[in-house]
Amino acid sequence: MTQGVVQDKVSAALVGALRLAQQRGLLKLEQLPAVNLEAPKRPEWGDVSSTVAMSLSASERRPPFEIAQIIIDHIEQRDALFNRVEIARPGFLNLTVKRQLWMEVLHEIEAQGAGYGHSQIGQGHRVLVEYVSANPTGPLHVGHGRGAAVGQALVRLLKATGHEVVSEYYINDAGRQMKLLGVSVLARYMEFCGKTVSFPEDGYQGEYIRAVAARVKAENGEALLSLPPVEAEQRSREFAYRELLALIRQDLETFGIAFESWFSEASLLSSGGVDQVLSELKARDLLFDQDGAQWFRSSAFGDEKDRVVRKQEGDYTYLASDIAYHRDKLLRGFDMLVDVWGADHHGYIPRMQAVVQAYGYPKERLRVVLVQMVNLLRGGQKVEMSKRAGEFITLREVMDEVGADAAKFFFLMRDSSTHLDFDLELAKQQSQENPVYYVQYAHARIASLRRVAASRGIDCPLPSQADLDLLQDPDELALIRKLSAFPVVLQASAVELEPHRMAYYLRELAGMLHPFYNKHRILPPAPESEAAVASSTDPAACTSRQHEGVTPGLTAARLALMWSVQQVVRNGLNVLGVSAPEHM
RNA sequence: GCGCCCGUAGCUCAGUCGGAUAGAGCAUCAGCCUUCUAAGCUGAGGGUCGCUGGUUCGAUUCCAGCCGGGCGCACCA
Repeated sequence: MTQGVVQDKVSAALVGALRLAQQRGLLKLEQLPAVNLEAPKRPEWGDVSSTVAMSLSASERRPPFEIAQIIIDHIEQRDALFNRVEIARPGFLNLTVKRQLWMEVLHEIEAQGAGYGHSQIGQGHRVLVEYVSANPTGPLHVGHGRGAAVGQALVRLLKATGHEVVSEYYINDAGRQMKLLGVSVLARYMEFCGKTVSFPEDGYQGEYIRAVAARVKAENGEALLSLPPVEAEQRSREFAYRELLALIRQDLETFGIAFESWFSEASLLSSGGVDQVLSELKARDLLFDQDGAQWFRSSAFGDEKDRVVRKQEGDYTYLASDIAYHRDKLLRGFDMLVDVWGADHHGYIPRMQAVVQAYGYPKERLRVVLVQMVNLLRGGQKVEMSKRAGEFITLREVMDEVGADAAKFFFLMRDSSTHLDFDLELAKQQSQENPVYYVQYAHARIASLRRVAASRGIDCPLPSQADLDLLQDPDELALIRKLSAFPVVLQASAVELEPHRMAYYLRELAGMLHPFYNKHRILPPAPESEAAVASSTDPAACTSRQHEGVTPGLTAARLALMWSVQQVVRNGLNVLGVSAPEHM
């Protein structure tokens, strides 16, 4: 776990000081504390601070201020690392790191490149991330889109932190919903054939069902009418299933998402996997019969009540195959299962965790990421959707309107467990109000800058090729400090399974890049404008934007800094599955 | 009724081992384009962190109760 190249050094120095003080008998230190550093809110508090003295106060039974004093008295190479070391009120350790040390951040970015921010904290851990898993009974809607964006980001974040990850889509191709699909399509088919039929009460109402039925008719003519009803229904169901699953795959592909594994619920049933698992549970007395149904004793593992796995009429419930499915995941050797679910399923969590525990694993092995509803707006006005009437906005429509990148970024902007307002007008707007463009533009803007430099014959050096000593401005240092936080943000996003942290970070980084660009000249002024400035008789004309004295060396150093910012923006967008455009 | 989540600026939200004068974007208002992309930038106003207690040197953060909102409580998925 790294806190950043500079922070790691500072942290090590403080730990060293603690050890030294302990050897000299000044501190007891029953156990060496973790020295976590934070970025102080105010510049006068230095550029790194630590609360370690205050947290030691209780166990050392001394005022934090004294402990802080002891620590700073024992820092070796204090002058090599720090410009200023101060203690603030209760016992904050406020440190100002030597400017040269910060430049190592840029060297680190250069050395790691696309891997900057990545780590190996997940090494040796195998994770299965299951997401989307929408029933193949219709096109993906906006809610699925959010789940897809979150799931993909989690996969990327976990991979970037060294986890071995498999992404999987669980296809609910069995059970009641599939039956309803078949019945619905058949009913529409019969309508097309001129029959009057009463549409099934819980049938799927969407217009897409008619489209599927029309294709059934195009392929089969009226042949299904003469088949036994059960067979006609089955033919309709299988046809619709293939069509709709293909549609889902296409939508996901357009959204830029590919699964490494597709797992069929029906295959669990047909292979006898479900039967086998249930009889194993029965043998361990975790299953029992009551009221003509069969129950899983989930209450033995903290669920509020037991749950039916086989109904009175003999069919398995959804839970039955889910038990077998999660068992299968565990047997495949994953030591963490991540399930991305719609938030309306949250009541299902205790029962799945009961399943995990029934197999002898700690319930934490299953981590459920809940994805809340998306509120679609258009220019501030709510877009009404009624799933019942089959009127919902599809992911396809949203992608067609705002593009996959914007949609993804919006889906990831907020904590997934909170409701999301998604304004379609805003998402396709190409202005600062739109966070997607604001962040992507930071990347494109630097690309543009480099193109202009190249066209003028100015080299764009890497950090190691530039004289970074020339980066003396506080704004430059602030930017570098922000870049140094990237690995920490990435790790936290991955560990907490919260991609929105990365989205926020990128918004903040872009929010520093744009002002910097506006305030500081990077390339020397173009020859024409130089002439214009020289001919200006009004000195006030130049005060709003200072051209500063951009020497070739400073240009080179700033270009190297810009290169680093661009690399970090790209790495961050990449982990969210959003593209980093060169032109906009 | 029970359970889970949430309540932070006008709006949408960050703030996760408890730390300093609580942050950002949008909106509002006042400014900035002979320039490396104004797809941008500068500045201003705006807060009893739902309420009340408790723990603590210190609480937006932890605990309890209350108020308000969302969701769930199927032999549906």
